[in-house]
Amino acid sequence: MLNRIVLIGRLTRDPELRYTPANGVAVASFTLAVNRRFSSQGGQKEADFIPIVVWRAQAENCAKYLGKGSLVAVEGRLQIRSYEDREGQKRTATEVVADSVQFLDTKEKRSFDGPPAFDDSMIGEDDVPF
Amino acid sequence: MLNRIVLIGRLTRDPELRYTPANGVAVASFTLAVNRRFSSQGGQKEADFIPIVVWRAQAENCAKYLGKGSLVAVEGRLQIRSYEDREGQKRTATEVVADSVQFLDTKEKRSFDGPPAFDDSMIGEDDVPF
Amino acid sequence: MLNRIVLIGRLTRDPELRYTPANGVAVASFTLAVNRRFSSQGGQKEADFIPIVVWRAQAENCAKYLGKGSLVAVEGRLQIRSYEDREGQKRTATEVVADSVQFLDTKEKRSFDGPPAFDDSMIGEDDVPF
Amino acid sequence: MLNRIVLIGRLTRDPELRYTPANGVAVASFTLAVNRRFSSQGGQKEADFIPIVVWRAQAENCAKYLGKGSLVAVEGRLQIRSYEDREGQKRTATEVVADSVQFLDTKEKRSFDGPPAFDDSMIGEDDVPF
DNA sequence: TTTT
DNA sequence: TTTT
Repeated sequence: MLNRIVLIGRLTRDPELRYTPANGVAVASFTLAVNRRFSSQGGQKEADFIPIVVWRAQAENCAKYLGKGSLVAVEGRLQIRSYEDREGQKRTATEVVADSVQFLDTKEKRSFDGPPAFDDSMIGEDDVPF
Repeated sequence: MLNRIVLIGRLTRDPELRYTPANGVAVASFTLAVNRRFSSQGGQKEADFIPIVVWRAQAENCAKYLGKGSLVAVEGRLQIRSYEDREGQKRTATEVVADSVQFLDTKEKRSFDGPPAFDDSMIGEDDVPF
Repeated sequence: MLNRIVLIGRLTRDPELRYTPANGVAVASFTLAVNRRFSSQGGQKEADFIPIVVWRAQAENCAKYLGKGSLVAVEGRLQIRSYEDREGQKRTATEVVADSVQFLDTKEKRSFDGPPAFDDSMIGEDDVPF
Repeated sequence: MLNRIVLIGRLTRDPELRYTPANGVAVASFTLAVNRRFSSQGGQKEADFIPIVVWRAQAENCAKYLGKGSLVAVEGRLQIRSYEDREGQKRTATEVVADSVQFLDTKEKRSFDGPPAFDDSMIGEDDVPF
């Protein structure tokens, strides 16, 4: 079933890079501020603050080339997980799992140029060579 | 800034229809079960349960023509609001605000104009073979 | 750079299945009739007839389970190729290269795993009312 | 039925602005070069050149603030029209009709800031005030 | 906790 | 006819 989201916005802070304990797979996470086009009250600045998660090679590229304020386009799917907090309360965690993150400004600490090069980790399990 | 999501899934229960106290504007809400394509563990059935909100005429159509189990396509934007719960804790509410809801099955209680049946007029004269 | 399209529509005829001469890779092609929501003239039925191309395993599934009139959701990218016709004229060929094709009606000759029927396991425990 | 496309790319030349003879409605058109992520042959630079059409207030903003090379995000629908050329041959015209065009670089001849302000022409015919 |  |  279809679940596809496209966002353009700016990072509210530098990405955090971690590695899964079990397999050492890279994960980056950050929050995207996506301004709403039409604010409800004329004056007020309104934005949605959307948690993003990226895996593997892209995670490392994000950590390397993005920082607070970077403008990016994110393509992915919306994921809503449930869990219990320490008090045993049912909570829900929302995040966008990115398939791709595109860097849209160049003003940064990078000589990087466009989307990260293709590498094997980007091949899905079912992705047969041509 | 861009914030666009497209979902296909089934309602987990009948939509709820309400009206805003101030202006009497119709709002419908329901939860969409969107199955993930590739379950992480092979066997397990996995889905995201995504809260949807629809306004005005569409809200009333949803209430009228959709029920638990209905298959729909939703197009809209992801909205994340912050609020405080009764204990003064910061919480976050996620929902997709739908611009359009399309009805994808016909088995229901409706004569409504969902996906039109296929008929020959849909074949363009210009529909040349590739 | 981003190029993403999502379509819902019906096949104007049965898909055509072929194999690349060089490698024997499966390709299916068909045309999707996508009705426009708001017809310009009130009365007239209007649709876009969009050529779709699918590769590999999905191509074979499309050939097997889809036919004229089938309702599908297509996700992919818009591709515009230039070529010269027999008279040496520059032409342009438009098609959507599908990453995924989802089968949205069940009335067909298939036991295939299109949109799963709704069952209670799809209601999350955490599916708290709004 | 659903028809939604999101593109990020650069203008191949300055937009052309015209007005419909009948009603004087503004239309801008330009071509977007959208680079493909993975070139088929490693080396070759590959892009799709996608004709874009924008109406009304947005058309005038595009003409004012965009030029050859500008980076934009376009959201809209894919439209395929048929017509006969002068020789009476059936041809097909492809274009993306933009609902919104977002300006993604600032290096240009503009002090402009983000998406065009809301004005009445952006209200769809069926867009009831709240 | 929020970005330009 | 194609953009960085």
